[in-house]
Amino acid sequence: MEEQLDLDRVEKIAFVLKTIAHPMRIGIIDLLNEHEKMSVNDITAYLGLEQSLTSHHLANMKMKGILGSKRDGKNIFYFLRMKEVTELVKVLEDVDVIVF
Amino acid sequence: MEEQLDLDRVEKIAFVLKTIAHPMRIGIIDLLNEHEKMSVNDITAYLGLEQSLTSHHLANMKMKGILGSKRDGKNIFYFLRMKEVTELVKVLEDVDVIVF
DNA sequence: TTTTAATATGAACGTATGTTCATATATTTG
DNA sequence: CAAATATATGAACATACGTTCATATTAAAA
Repeated sequence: MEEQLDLDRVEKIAFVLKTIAHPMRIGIIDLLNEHEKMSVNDITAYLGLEQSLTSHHLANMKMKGILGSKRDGKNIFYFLRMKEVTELVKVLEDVDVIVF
Repeated sequence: MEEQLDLDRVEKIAFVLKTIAHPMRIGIIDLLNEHEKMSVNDITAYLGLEQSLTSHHLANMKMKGILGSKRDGKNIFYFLRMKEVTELVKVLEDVDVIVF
Protein backbone atom coordinates (compact mmCIF):
# COMPACT_ATOMS: atom_id res chain seq x y z
CA MET A 1 0.00 0.00 0.00
CA GLU A 2 3.02 2.25 0.45
CA GLU A 3 1.11 5.13 1.94
CA GLN A 4 3.76 7.12 3.70
CA LEU A 5 7.51 7.30 3.54
CA ASP A 6 9.21 5.36 6.32
CA LEU A 7 12.25 7.52 6.93
CA ASP A 8 14.10 5.16 9.26
CA ARG A 9 13.73 2.38 6.76
CA VAL A 10 15.01 4.26 3.71
CA GLU A 11 17.81 5.79 5.72
CA LYS A 12 18.96 2.41 6.89
CA ILE A 13 18.94 1.01 3.38
CA ALA A 14 20.68 4.05 1.91
CA PHE A 15 23.28 3.88 4.64
CA VAL A 16 24.39 0.38 3.71
CA LEU A 17 24.35 1.13 0.00
CA LYS A 18 26.41 4.25 0.53
CA THR A 19 28.95 2.35 2.55
CA ILE A 20 29.67 -0.18 -0.15
CA ALA A 21 29.19 2.07 -3.19
CA HIS A 22 32.82 2.34 -4.20
CA PRO A 23 34.76 0.26 -6.71
CA MET A 24 37.46 -0.81 -4.29
CA ARG A 25 34.98 -1.65 -1.58
CA ILE A 26 33.10 -3.83 -4.04
CA GLY A 27 36.43 -5.48 -4.78
CA ILE A 28 36.95 -6.13 -1.09
CA ILE A 29 33.51 -7.65 -0.75
CA ASP A 30 34.12 -9.94 -3.71
CA LEU A 31 37.39 -11.07 -2.28
CA LEU A 32 36.00 -11.77 1.16
CA ASN A 33 33.12 -13.58 -0.39
CA GLU A 34 35.52 -16.07 -1.91
CA HIS A 35 38.10 -16.28 0.85
CA GLU A 36 36.43 -16.30 4.25
CA LYS A 37 39.14 -14.09 5.74
CA MET A 38 42.09 -12.21 4.41
CA SER A 39 44.96 -10.10 5.69
CA VAL A 40 45.26 -6.40 4.95
CA ASN A 41 48.42 -7.08 3.01
CA ASP A 42 46.78 -9.56 0.70
CA ILE A 43 43.76 -7.34 0.19
CA THR A 44 46.05 -4.42 -0.55
CA ALA A 45 47.99 -6.45 -3.10
CA TYR A 46 44.85 -7.61 -4.80
CA LEU A 47 43.38 -4.13 -5.05
CA GLY A 48 46.66 -2.55 -6.05
CA LEU A 49 46.19 0.32 -3.64
CA GLU A 50 48.38 1.91 -1.02
CA GLN A 51 48.39 0.18 2.35
CA SER A 52 46.97 3.20 4.07
CA LEU A 53 44.12 3.64 1.67
CA THR A 54 43.11 0.01 1.92
CA SER A 55 43.19 0.34 5.67
CA HIS A 56 40.88 3.34 5.55
CA HIS A 57 38.38 1.46 3.41
CA LEU A 58 38.49 -1.53 5.70
CA ALA A 59 38.11 0.54 8.84
CA ASN A 60 35.17 2.31 7.30
CA MET A 61 33.32 -0.87 6.46
CA LYS A 62 34.16 -2.41 9.79
CA MET A 63 32.87 0.58 11.71
CA LYS A 64 29.60 0.32 9.86
CA GLY A 65 29.15 -3.35 10.52
CA ILE A 66 29.84 -4.70 7.04
CA LEU A 67 33.14 -6.31 7.99
CA GLY A 68 34.75 -7.76 11.08
CA SER A 69 38.41 -8.32 11.89
CA LYS A 70 40.60 -10.52 14.04
CA ARG A 71 44.28 -10.21 14.76
CA ASP A 72 46.60 -13.18 14.32
CA GLY A 73 50.17 -12.31 15.11
CA LYS A 74 51.42 -9.55 12.93
CA ASN A 75 48.44 -9.82 10.64
CA ILE A 76 44.90 -8.66 10.94
CA PHE A 77 42.36 -10.68 9.06
CA TYR A 78 39.15 -9.15 7.80
CA PHE A 79 35.99 -11.04 7.03
CA LEU A 80 32.45 -10.39 5.91
CA ARG A 81 30.07 -9.76 8.73
CA MET A 82 27.04 -8.61 6.78
CA LYS A 83 26.81 -11.41 4.27
CA GLU A 84 23.82 -9.85 2.54
CA VAL A 85 26.06 -7.41 0.72
CA THR A 86 27.24 -10.14 -1.62
CA GLU A 87 23.66 -10.37 -2.83
CA LEU A 88 23.76 -6.73 -3.82
CA VAL A 89 26.77 -7.36 -5.99
CA LYS A 90 25.18 -10.44 -7.49
CA VAL A 91 22.03 -8.54 -8.45
CA LEU A 92 24.00 -5.97 -10.42
CA GLU A 93 26.39 -8.45 -12.01
CA ASP A 94 24.63 -8.65 -15.34
CA VAL A 95 22.88 -5.32 -15.46
CA ASP A 96 24.01 -3.20 -18.34
CA VAL A 97 24.88 0.34 -17.59
CA ILE A 98 26.50 3.26 -19.30
CA VAL A 99 29.08 4.46 -16.80
CA PHE A 100 30.26 8.05 -17.16
CA MET B 1 38.78 -18.11 -8.81
CA GLU B 2 38.81 -14.34 -8.44
CA GLU B 3 42.42 -13.88 -9.46
CA GLN B 4 42.54 -10.27 -10.50
CA LEU B 5 40.39 -7.25 -9.93
CA ASP B 6 38.10 -6.49 -12.87
CA LEU B 7 37.99 -2.71 -12.72
CA ASP B 8 35.24 -2.17 -15.27
CA ARG B 9 33.05 -4.60 -13.43
CA VAL B 10 33.45 -3.12 -9.95
CA GLU B 11 33.12 0.39 -11.33
CA LYS B 12 29.88 -0.47 -13.02
CA ILE B 13 28.46 -2.01 -9.89
CA ALA B 14 29.62 0.85 -7.68
CA PHE B 15 28.16 3.34 -10.12
CA VAL B 16 24.65 1.96 -9.81
CA LEU B 17 24.90 1.63 -6.04
CA LYS B 18 26.12 5.18 -5.70
CA THR B 19 23.27 6.45 -7.82
CA ILE B 20 20.59 4.98 -5.60
CA ALA B 21 22.36 5.31 -2.25
CA HIS B 22 20.23 8.13 -0.87
CA PRO B 23 17.16 7.92 1.35
CA MET B 24 14.92 9.88 -0.96
CA ARG B 25 16.05 7.98 -4.00
CA ILE B 26 15.23 4.75 -2.22
CA GLY B 27 11.83 6.25 -1.52
CA ILE B 28 11.37 7.02 -5.20
CA ILE B 29 12.34 3.49 -6.17
CA ASP B 30 9.85 2.03 -3.68
CA LEU B 31 7.10 4.23 -4.99
CA LEU B 32 7.76 3.41 -8.62
CA ASN B 33 7.94 -0.23 -7.76
CA GLU B 34 4.37 -0.11 -6.54
CA HIS B 35 2.91 2.33 -9.01
CA GLU B 36 4.25 1.70 -12.49
CA LYS B 37 4.45 5.42 -13.23
CA MET B 38 3.99 8.59 -11.27
CA SER B 39 4.02 12.33 -11.81
CA VAL B 40 6.66 14.57 -10.32
CA ASN B 41 4.01 16.28 -8.26
CA ASP B 42 2.84 13.06 -6.67
CA ILE B 43 6.38 11.91 -6.02
CA THR B 44 7.19 15.27 -4.48
CA ALA B 45 4.16 15.10 -2.22
CA TYR B 46 5.01 11.60 -1.10
CA LEU B 47 8.59 12.45 -0.30
CA GLY B 48 7.75 15.76 1.32
CA LEU B 49 10.53 17.55 -0.51
CA GLU B 50 10.69 20.73 -2.54
CA GLN B 51 9.66 20.40 -6.15
CA SER B 52 13.08 21.38 -7.37
CA LEU B 53 14.93 18.93 -5.22
CA THR B 54 12.73 16.06 -6.30
CA SER B 55 13.30 17.07 -9.88
CA HIS B 56 17.06 16.99 -9.39
CA HIS B 57 16.91 13.51 -7.91
CA LEU B 58 14.70 12.28 -10.74
CA ALA B 59 16.88 13.83 -13.43
CA ASN B 60 19.93 12.26 -11.87
CA MET B 61 18.47 8.79 -11.83
CA LYS B 62 17.08 9.20 -15.32
CA MET B 63 20.40 10.32 -16.72
CA LYS B 64 22.03 7.23 -15.30
CA GLY B 65 19.47 4.85 -16.72
CA ILE B 66 17.66 3.92 -13.54
CA LEU B 67 14.45 5.76 -14.44
CA GLY B 68 12.64 6.77 -17.60
CA SER B 69 10.04 9.49 -18.15
CA LYS B 70 7.20 10.33 -20.46
CA ARG B 71 5.25 13.54 -20.75
CA ASP B 72 1.46 13.54 -20.67
CA GLY B 73 0.05 17.03 -20.93
CA LYS B 74 1.27 19.17 -18.10
CA ASN B 75 2.60 16.20 -16.23
CA ILE B 76 5.71 14.16 -16.65
CA PHE B 77 5.51 10.61 -15.47
CA TYR B 78 8.54 8.76 -14.25
CA PHE B 79 8.92 5.02 -14.21
CA LEU B 80 11.49 2.37 -13.31
CA ARG B 81 13.71 1.44 -16.18
CA MET B 82 16.30 -0.64 -14.33
CA LYS B 83 13.97 -2.97 -12.47
CA GLU B 84 16.87 -4.74 -10.77
CA VAL B 85 17.21 -1.91 -8.28
CA THR B 86 14.12 -3.07 -6.44
CA GLU B 87 16.00 -6.24 -5.65
CA LEU B 88 18.71 -4.22 -3.95
CA VAL B 89 16.16 -2.67 -1.67
CA LYS B 90 14.57 -6.01 -0.98
CA VAL B 91 17.89 -7.57 0.04
CA LEU B 92 18.49 -4.91 2.67
CA GLU B 93 14.94 -4.80 3.93
CA ASP B 94 15.53 -6.98 6.99
CA VAL B 95 19.21 -6.42 7.59
CA ASP B 96 19.89 -4.87 10.94
CA VAL B 97 22.22 -1.94 11.00
CA ILE B 98 23.33 0.69 13.42
CA VAL B 99 22.92 3.93 11.48
CA PHE B 100 24.97 6.88 12.69
C1' DT C 1 -3.29 35.66 -25.30
C1' DT C 2 -2.58 36.25 -20.45
C1' DT C 3 -2.47 33.38 -16.45
C1' DT C 4 -1.86 29.25 -13.98
C1' DA C 5 0.11 24.71 -13.21
C1' DA C 6 3.82 21.36 -13.71
C1' DT C 7 8.39 20.64 -14.27
C1' DA C 8 13.36 21.68 -15.38
C1' DT C 9 17.62 24.11 -15.05
C1' DG C 10 21.70 26.22 -13.31
C1' DA C 11 24.44 28.81 -10.15
C1' DA C 12 25.98 29.04 -5.50
C1' DC C 13 27.23 27.05 -1.34
C1' DG C 14 28.17 23.99 2.46
C1' DT C 15 29.24 19.40 3.75
C1' DA C 16 30.79 14.78 2.97
C1' DT C 17 34.00 11.70 0.87
C1' DG C 18 38.32 9.79 -1.12
C1' DT C 19 43.10 10.18 -1.23
C1' DT C 20 47.80 11.17 0.21
C1' DC C 21 51.32 11.63 3.38
C1' DA C 22 53.67 11.38 7.48
C1' DT C 23 53.65 9.11 11.70
C1' DA C 24 52.04 5.92 15.40
C1' DT C 25 51.21 1.31 17.27
C1' DA C 26 51.67 -3.58 17.74
C1' DT C 27 53.93 -7.92 17.00
C1' DT C 28 57.60 -10.77 15.78
C1' DT C 29 62.41 -11.81 14.91
C1' DG C 30 67.37 -11.47 15.34
C1' DC D 1 66.27 -4.69 23.12
C1' DA D 2 66.77 -3.06 18.20
C1' DA D 3 65.10 -3.76 13.73
C1' DA D 4 61.67 -5.26 10.66
C1' DT D 5 56.96 -6.16 9.37
C1' DA D 6 52.01 -5.35 9.43
C1' DT D 7 48.58 -2.28 10.21
C1' DA D 8 46.22 2.04 11.95
C1' DT D 9 45.57 6.86 12.53
C1' DG D 10 44.89 11.65 11.66
C1' DA D 11 45.58 15.95 9.34
C1' DA D 12 45.25 18.24 5.00
C1' DC D 13 43.34 18.82 0.70
C1' DA D 14 40.68 18.37 -3.50
C1' DT D 15 36.59 16.89 -5.45
C1' DA D 16 31.94 15.18 -5.43
C1' DC D 17 27.34 15.58 -3.77
C1' DG D 18 22.97 17.44 -1.79
C1' DT D 19 20.35 21.39 -1.20
C1' DT D 20 18.41 25.96 -1.97
C1' DC D 21 16.95 29.62 -4.62
C1' DA D 22 15.73 32.12 -8.44
C1' DT D 23 14.35 31.63 -13.05
C1' DA D 24 13.19 29.16 -17.45
C1' DT D 25 10.24 26.14 -20.14
C1' DT D 26 6.12 23.81 -21.50
C1' DA D 27 1.35 22.93 -21.69
C1' DA D 28 -3.36 23.85 -20.42
C1' DA D 29 -7.09 26.80 -19.13
C1' DA D 30 -9.46 31.05 -18.66
